[in-house]
Amino acid sequence: MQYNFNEIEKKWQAYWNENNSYKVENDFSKPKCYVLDMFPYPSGAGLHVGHPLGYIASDIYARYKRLKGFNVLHPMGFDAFGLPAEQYAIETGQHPATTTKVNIERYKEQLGKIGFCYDWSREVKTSDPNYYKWTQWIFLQLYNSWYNPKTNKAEKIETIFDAGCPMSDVRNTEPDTPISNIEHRLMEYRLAYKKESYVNWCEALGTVLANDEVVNGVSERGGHPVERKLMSQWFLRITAFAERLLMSLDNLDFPESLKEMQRNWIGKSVGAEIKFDVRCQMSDVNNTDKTDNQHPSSGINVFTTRPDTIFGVSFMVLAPEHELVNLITTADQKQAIEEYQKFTSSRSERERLAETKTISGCFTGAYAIHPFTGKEIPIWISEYVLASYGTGAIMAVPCGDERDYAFAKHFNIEIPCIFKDIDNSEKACSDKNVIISNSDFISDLTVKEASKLAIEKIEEQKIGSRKVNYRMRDAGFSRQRYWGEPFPIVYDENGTAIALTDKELPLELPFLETYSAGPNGKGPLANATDWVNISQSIRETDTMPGYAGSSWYYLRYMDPHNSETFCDKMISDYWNQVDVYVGGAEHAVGHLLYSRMWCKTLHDLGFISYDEPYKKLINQGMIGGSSRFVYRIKNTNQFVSNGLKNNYDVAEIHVDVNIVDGYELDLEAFKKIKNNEYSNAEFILENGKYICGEAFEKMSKSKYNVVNPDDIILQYGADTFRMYEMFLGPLEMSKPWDTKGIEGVHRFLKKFWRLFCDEAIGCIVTSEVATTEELKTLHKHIKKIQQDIENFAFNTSVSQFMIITNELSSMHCHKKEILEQVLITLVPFAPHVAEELWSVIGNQTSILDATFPLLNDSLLVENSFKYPIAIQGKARTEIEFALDLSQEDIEHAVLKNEIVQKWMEGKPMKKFIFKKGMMINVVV
RNA sequence: GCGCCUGUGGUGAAAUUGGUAGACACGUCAGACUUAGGAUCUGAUGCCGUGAGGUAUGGGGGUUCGAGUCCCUCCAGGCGCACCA
Repeated sequence: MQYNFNEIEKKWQAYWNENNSYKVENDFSKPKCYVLDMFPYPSGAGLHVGHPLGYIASDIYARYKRLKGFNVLHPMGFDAFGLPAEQYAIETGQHPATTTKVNIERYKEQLGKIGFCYDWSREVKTSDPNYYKWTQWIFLQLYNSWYNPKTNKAEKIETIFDAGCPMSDVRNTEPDTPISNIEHRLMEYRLAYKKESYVNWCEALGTVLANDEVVNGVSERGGHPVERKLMSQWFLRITAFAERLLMSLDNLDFPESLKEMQRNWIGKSVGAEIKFDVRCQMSDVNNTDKTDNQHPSSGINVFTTRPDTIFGVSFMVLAPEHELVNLITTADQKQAIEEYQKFTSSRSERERLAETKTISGCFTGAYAIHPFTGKEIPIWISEYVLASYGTGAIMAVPCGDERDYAFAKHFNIEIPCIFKDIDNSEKACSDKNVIISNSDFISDLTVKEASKLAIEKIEEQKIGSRKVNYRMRDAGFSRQRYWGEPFPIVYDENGTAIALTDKELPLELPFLETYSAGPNGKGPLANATDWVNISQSIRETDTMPGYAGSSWYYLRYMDPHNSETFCDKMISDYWNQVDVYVGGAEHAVGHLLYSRMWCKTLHDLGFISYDEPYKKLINQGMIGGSSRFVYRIKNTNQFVSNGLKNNYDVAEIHVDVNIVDGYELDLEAFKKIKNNEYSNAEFILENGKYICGEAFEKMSKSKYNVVNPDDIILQYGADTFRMYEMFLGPLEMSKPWDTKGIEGVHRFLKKFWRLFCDEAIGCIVTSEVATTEELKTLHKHIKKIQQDIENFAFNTSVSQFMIITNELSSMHCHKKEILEQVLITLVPFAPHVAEELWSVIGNQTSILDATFPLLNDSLLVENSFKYPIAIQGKARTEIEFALDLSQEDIEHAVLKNEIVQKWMEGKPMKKFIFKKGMMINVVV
């Protein structure tokens, strides 16, 4: 009986399928555990060996919990809507519905081969109308809610009319207010709202993108240029939740780096908002047609984190787009200002980012009045002040801020010094450990004291107040694309948005053969006129972004077929929060923040009982590719081996890692690639071999470094594959894939197999009674595996399996009493071989329903310990003592020891350091 | 620039609370069994040294009887944010 993994794996995968072995019931009587993977979007490329890393880890944990008696929810589904799916369909000239279906099939086939314990009866697909019906429904909950700052909760929009709420006046004083006016005002409060504003428009993708989908001024997807465009768009009011999203991070078991990313993204800063009056120039400003809040004399609001530096202000800067710029600019500066505005608006986001060091700006001709000194402060505009942050205006303190300093130097503006004993002639001082000086009533105070006092004074004079500012912006929720959830919104003849009723859901995405952009920057749905135009109203033609469906999918798995509600409350109370969520760090500020916000909203509205979706989050590392290169001597057909390449002028060419054994190129295979492109290649070898160069890069087709798990599984089996991926190193660590080490894990599984089976004889497991020593070995193993799994330290648990296998082999232990227990501990890691051997030793039932062995700590108690003896901190020898021996007896014995005496060199002992079961140190 | 993380053999990496650094593997070397082996088994393997021994966790300093682990500082790499007032 040989370890025939291919046969075994096929057999048991079929068995598990037929017997619905992974079906999970909502059995409220059992303790639950919810183990979730971030579901993939089904790309056309299929899985490479990097993808399953996290899935294997969560599978191990889920199986372990099941063996421990938990009812484990471990589902899988597909994030099938969205830009990537649509882009792939366009690239391959197919319909996204088709490609999505095909790709999902392919994914499921590949996942199936690895032997995951998913309950496929709970599969969700975000593009399925039965699913997105509820995505639309939740959108409507967001639409019909507002954030009540008093209760600090999302509430039904109706409560906004209650006494004391922002729109209480509507009902009480203006009963006849036209509905469209009320609607218009409500849009300023709804958690999902439509608003005209500057958005990230990507021409190449033909859509608006959310801030987290724009990286370094280009689209995350495809790297296309992104420009700022004024458009009417749907947004999610995630900023309302900023403080809660920030505060509750502290209690979540997320990686520190990820929490830090979210904190940075939310970007809380505490300071003050201060109003500076503007000196009114009657000759330049026509006062009569200005409304109050635009009137320049109402002043300029600035946000600062350093109110203590208020006496250091020597100029002000507005963002070029600031709405007051045109009002305050004097006649003689008008032309210069307009030119500067034109210059800045012509520059793309990317250009602006690329030249952050260049100083540019323009004087408006206007002056603000310092609230305390009454001094006139020139008002400038400059790119370095962003319209989208704070108030879009700053009070510039050149002595305390590097950018203000550089700006002042460049334009020759005064740099007043307000820090005691600090020289500002060369640079600004942003250090907060300083004493303020030259600052009237806050002189001689620390930064902290001065800030406090300055704010008090500012509030007293009613020119500003303490203020918390967040960097995070509301999330763009409109996409001018086809492949997404349609908005359940129509517009009446006045253009007022009207929500569909629950009964009208799902609003199905119409099937469009072609799905090119619609007219006037609208999405493809605008072309489907029959669908858009309904009696007296028109439908919204934008669709929702990819993150809509993924923001709540963890809830649908709990109750996937419910047609009455998105998830029954009893059921979501039972499964509750996701106990362990495993996925990549790339979703840190997108998906994870959005789903946290949706969860809080659903909680506030009473639909679920918890306001954080994920209790614990694990970011698995990325498995990178290890690329291989050949070196072609330029303009020849000759390829030179890596060690000799410096002697020639060569071009580096990626070569498929699958035709390289370690570093040695398979010459014959090389000649055959790319339709025999290199069939007459000549090689300059070293030691008779062609050695390739290497580099670690992202795994991708274009770099020929993709390793397909199917190939590995064919050669070594899924169990080896699973254990090897875990053996590579700590789960969270990124590492390159290297097929070489897999032999070690494969050898281990074969050796493990031989504990049970002999090639000639068959099963060799005996019913002999285990010795104490064997039991000790077993329970040491159980303890280690249990600990490691609970700590997600799967690399060391694989080591432990190797250790116990080596130990049992050398003990020639083939006893069922021991092996059966070890076998159960192997189930999470190598379920196929475990199931096979379970039946080999005579079990009729599946090992999946076995019970994880109970640890018996009493077997592990040692009664003696080999004490390492150190003299002056250096270990010199070992002496074994009983653990219950007194320190005096041990001290006495140690000092009598020859080796100890030798190293003490006759010097008297100063100190004898002794702790039970640890190293003994003799100090002389 | 700011924030977070990581630096240990030829390689991937171990090392609960500070307590024998390098577990477990890969690779390499030597050997056994074999017609053969990319099967299996045994042994060796951080570095220097024949040896006793010395020395070693990115560099330097510190705390301690004792530091990979704690503190300070510098260096290198990775990730994230980036004109954020």
